[in-house]
Amino acid sequence: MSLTALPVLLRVDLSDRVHKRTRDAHASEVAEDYVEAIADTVATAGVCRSIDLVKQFDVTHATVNNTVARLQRDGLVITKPYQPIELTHAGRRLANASRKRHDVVRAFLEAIGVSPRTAAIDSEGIEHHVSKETLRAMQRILDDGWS
Amino acid sequence: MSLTALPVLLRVDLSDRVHKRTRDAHASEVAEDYVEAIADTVATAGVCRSIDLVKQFDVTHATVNNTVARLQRDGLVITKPYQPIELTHAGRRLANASRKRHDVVRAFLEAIGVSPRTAAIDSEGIEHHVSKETLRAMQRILDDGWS
DNA sequence: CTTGATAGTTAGCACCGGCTAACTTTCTTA
DNA sequence: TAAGAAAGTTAGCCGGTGCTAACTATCAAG
Repeated sequence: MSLTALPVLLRVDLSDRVHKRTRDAHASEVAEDYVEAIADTVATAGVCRSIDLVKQFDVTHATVNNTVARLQRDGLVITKPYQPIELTHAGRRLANASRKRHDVVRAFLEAIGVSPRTAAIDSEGIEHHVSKETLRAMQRILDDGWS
Repeated sequence: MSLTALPVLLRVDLSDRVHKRTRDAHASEVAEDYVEAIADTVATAGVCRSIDLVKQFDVTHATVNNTVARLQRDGLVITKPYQPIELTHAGRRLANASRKRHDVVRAFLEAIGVSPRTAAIDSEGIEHHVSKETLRAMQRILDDGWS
């Protein structure tokens, strides 16, 4: 475990309460997945409703409700009963950063010969653990080739 | 989330109960980290005791106790009160596979220019999400270069 | 306008993986 | 060998992320 397990984007925020590591790490990954999905849905469908997340994550309404409530508590989304889910500034920032990392990782995996399907699957899990440095290394290779 | 989040080595075992995904996925990652650490400790120190895991993961004795109890319940380790922790066959298999993936991922990250320190950190998080196909792609590049 | 389907909420449960506190066992060493 | 330190256990707590079941709200059709 160690700091290792913390999704990179949130490491700084959590650095002052080093314990509760895994719990927080896992929570952060879920948060990143959710804001990313919310941003995507808003981009493609105009708004994001619970049902969209139910479908994307294949969990129940109740679970989405719980999770979204936590996101709201943590200042990442705003939502009122029976209303669409909107991202806050912080939520949008997190979503953009996650999306970017996700895209770089997926493109990189494809660049090293992984099939698009597998690249899509693996990149979802991997993205949460890629540091700035590793992301730069991947980006460099995407830009410049293996030179 | 989706199947994506499942550590690759255990995906098959879980495929018949597709729900409880994230919970199981997270549990599996912890299991992999523990059996890997146990195997390492046995290799270097002869036996593995709780205290070794306490130090490696920086958690309390109580937490190690709980986790090891789950590993025993799941058939990965055997341990009796006040006795060292031993891996079962299944535990050893999982540890070996995890170790191998971990090593390939770390070596690969270094090969693309990531510093050893960062490669060590990132590979710990990433390894759980690397499929056979992606692992092969990394291995191929380690063997053959970028050709 | 009512009715039924779809969407959302709430309450209550379970498991995981953290923790502290209090205890017991084992080891070391004076 | 007795005492103190180190290691291990147990009980009980919390939060996160799942679930089901039962309820309420909203929306589309007829």
